[in-house]
Amino acid sequence: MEMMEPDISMIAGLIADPARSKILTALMGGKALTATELSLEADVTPQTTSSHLAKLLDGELLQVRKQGRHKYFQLKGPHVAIVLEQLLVLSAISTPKTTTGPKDPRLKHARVCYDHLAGELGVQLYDALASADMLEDFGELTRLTEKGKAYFVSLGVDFKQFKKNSRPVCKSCLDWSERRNHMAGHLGNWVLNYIFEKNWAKQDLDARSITFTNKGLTAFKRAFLIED
Amino acid sequence: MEMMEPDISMIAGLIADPARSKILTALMGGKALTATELSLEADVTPQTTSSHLAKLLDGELLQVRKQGRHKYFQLKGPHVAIVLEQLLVLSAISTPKTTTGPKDPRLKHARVCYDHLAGELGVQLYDALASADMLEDFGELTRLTEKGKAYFVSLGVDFKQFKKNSRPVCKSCLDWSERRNHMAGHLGNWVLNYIFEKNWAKQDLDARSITFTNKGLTAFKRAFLIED
DNA sequence: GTGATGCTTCGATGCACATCGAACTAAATG
DNA sequence: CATTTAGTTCGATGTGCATCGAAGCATCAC
Repeated sequence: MEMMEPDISMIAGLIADPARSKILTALMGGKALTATELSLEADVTPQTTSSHLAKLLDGELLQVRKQGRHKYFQLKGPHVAIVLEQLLVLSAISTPKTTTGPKDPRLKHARVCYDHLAGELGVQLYDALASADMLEDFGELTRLTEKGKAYFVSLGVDFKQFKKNSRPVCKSCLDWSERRNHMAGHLGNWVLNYIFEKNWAKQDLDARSITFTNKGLTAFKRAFLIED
Repeated sequence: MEMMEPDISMIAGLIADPARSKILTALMGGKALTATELSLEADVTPQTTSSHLAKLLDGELLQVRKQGRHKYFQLKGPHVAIVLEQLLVLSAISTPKTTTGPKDPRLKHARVCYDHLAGELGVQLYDALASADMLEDFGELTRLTEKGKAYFVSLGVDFKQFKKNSRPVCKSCLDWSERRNHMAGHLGNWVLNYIFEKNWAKQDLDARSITFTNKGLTAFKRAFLIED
């Protein structure tokens, strides 16, 4: 008679398999990937991958877009990315053996976390804005000040666009490698797009880490007041 | 050579088992429970429970305190609770069949989410403070105003105590049944303790839902400016 | 058309693990 | 001391499921 709360174990079970968790973390790069690309990431055969992808679709963790003979998979939404990121945080804490953060220095330096910038640069961005009084930071609690708002407007941000759906403008998000806040939400997404628009950096083939050009890096740091 | 990121699948695997997930959600009530109590919650024999608890301890999701011949288990920290809550949100979205929120009306009305108040009353509290200009709310983004700070100081909150460790004073937290923000963090915890201190309510036997006395409910609503 | 590529379905194999019964230790009770 | 209650360890059982080989469909390329 008493009805169940939503079943955590089903979704956790979907993430629990090593192959599937590799697929999911690969997709945290935000880019849509094809089944074969994911098969390589997961390190299993295409048949096995196909079965996994079917399960993930069925469990509403992924969405798919068909294009010719390719199928492009993506995380279904920000909620999914949030859960994965939180799991990464938890895992990083539980395994202190593994030196905090990825061995791959590129990933550690700058990477995409679903749709915004993470890694050392992401944290530096956050700190710089905070120390310039554009963000107010109380622990994990963050708010964009009037000054900050004005600054982003001057860069071309249209905040009216943001308000429409319920996503927060500038949500702080705990970074698993740095264990520090960085800027997520709508504004975080805007910054990432801005970086790519200006050609300051491009996303690597491994789909998560980002490489800045030399010029791009200095331009980025100047634009957002990051001091070395 | 390239070294792994922390392994999500291990932790997800711990949550993936139905018995273990029942144990974990039971512990989201914040109270420490004994092995046999958890055995009842999980609906498996004590032997099986013992094995599960060992795994959860090994995986750093739980911590245990021995007292006489009893063992009291609780979630190891806020990070664990956050992951569980986010998984609940995700599950609630993925299963729209299940009417949003628990069938049990008590759970839906007021419950403990690890160490703070959730459910309808939690959301009402949050909204009331927001509309009284004590909180500033931008989507999921929240800040305590000076006015709000002064108010809580007048109730006896010592904010200096809070600043010590890194936990946020007043973090907003997405509620899985209401899909709305409620007040978590240090301040959320303080409010919950305040409610129990004043004997406005007591925690039910099922360890998650809360029952207010009639007088307690009105006192609570008046104290925190909640209008009907 | 033929051939190649991307993805899926089917079936067989094998392993990991949740479960419980039975027997055990440890602590409280008297 | 003996008895009950709390929790554990061990071993046997069974099942769910990830994996891959082989074969089947599409779609593109020529």
